[in-house]
Amino acid sequence: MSEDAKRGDAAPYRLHGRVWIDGPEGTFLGYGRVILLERIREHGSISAAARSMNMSYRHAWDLVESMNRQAPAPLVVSRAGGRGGGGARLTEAGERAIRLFRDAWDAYKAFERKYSRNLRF
Amino acid sequence: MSEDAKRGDAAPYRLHGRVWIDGPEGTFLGYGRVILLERIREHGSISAAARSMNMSYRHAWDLVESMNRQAPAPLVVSRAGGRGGGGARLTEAGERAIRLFRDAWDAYKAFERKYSRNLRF
DNA sequence: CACCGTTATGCACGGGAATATATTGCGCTC
DNA sequence: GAGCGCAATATATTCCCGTGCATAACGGTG
Repeated sequence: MSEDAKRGDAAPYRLHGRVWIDGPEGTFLGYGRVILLERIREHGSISAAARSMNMSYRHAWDLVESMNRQAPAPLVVSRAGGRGGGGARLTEAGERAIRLFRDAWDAYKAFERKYSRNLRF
Repeated sequence: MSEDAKRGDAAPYRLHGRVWIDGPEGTFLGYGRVILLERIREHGSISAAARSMNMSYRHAWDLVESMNRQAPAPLVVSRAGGRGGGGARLTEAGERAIRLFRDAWDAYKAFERKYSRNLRF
């Protein structure tokens, strides 16, 4: 394809970015962390959530630990043993954390789209 | 006055992010890349620019190469040999690239500050 | 024409992050 | 009380990115 033939393509340059919500230790909430929270809510365990998104259990557990430490109240509570081996569930604070980040994410995406629209080099 | 304000603490949670301008191959301009362009303009060579920001020449060269490939016209032109061994200088397209990213960066930062201001968990 | 510092390029090495693997404890169920 | 699946934790391995090093070409200058 020639350079000229690209005229009908999407804008050659666009703005792209990532946002996080920082807490006392650094990153508190990010896109991946929030997906993880939603998967925990959906699957009822950290390990099933991690599997569902091709993430190692170790990494998922570290992330949950990091979020719980930084929040005023745990976002995820877990129990080992019992029916099904145990599990984890999202708390009300966890639900609020998801909304907090989703809102920020949506606001950022709106900014990104708006800015990309009139980006000319 | 709130308890937090009395203690002089910063807001516990704040929005934080990074932005890039993507081109045909992926990342075209980013914060580090633009600093590099400015240092090239300032020092007149890729190697001096790299040294000034503690970046390996190899990496700096790769970044310049990536930017030049993706831009309609080279942002940096260089010559080997001659007085001082050679050098590199910023083109007019390079100047425009700096402004393009700085503008996007400033707009993002404004968004970030505004959003962080009413971020409550 | 030898010297110098830079551009240009390949490749090996190292550090940090994520992944993979291994082990133990837990508590409900059968 | 044996078995199951998950939490929790330690250790080893892999992967990626940037660095570091080595080399060659270049072209003004003394």
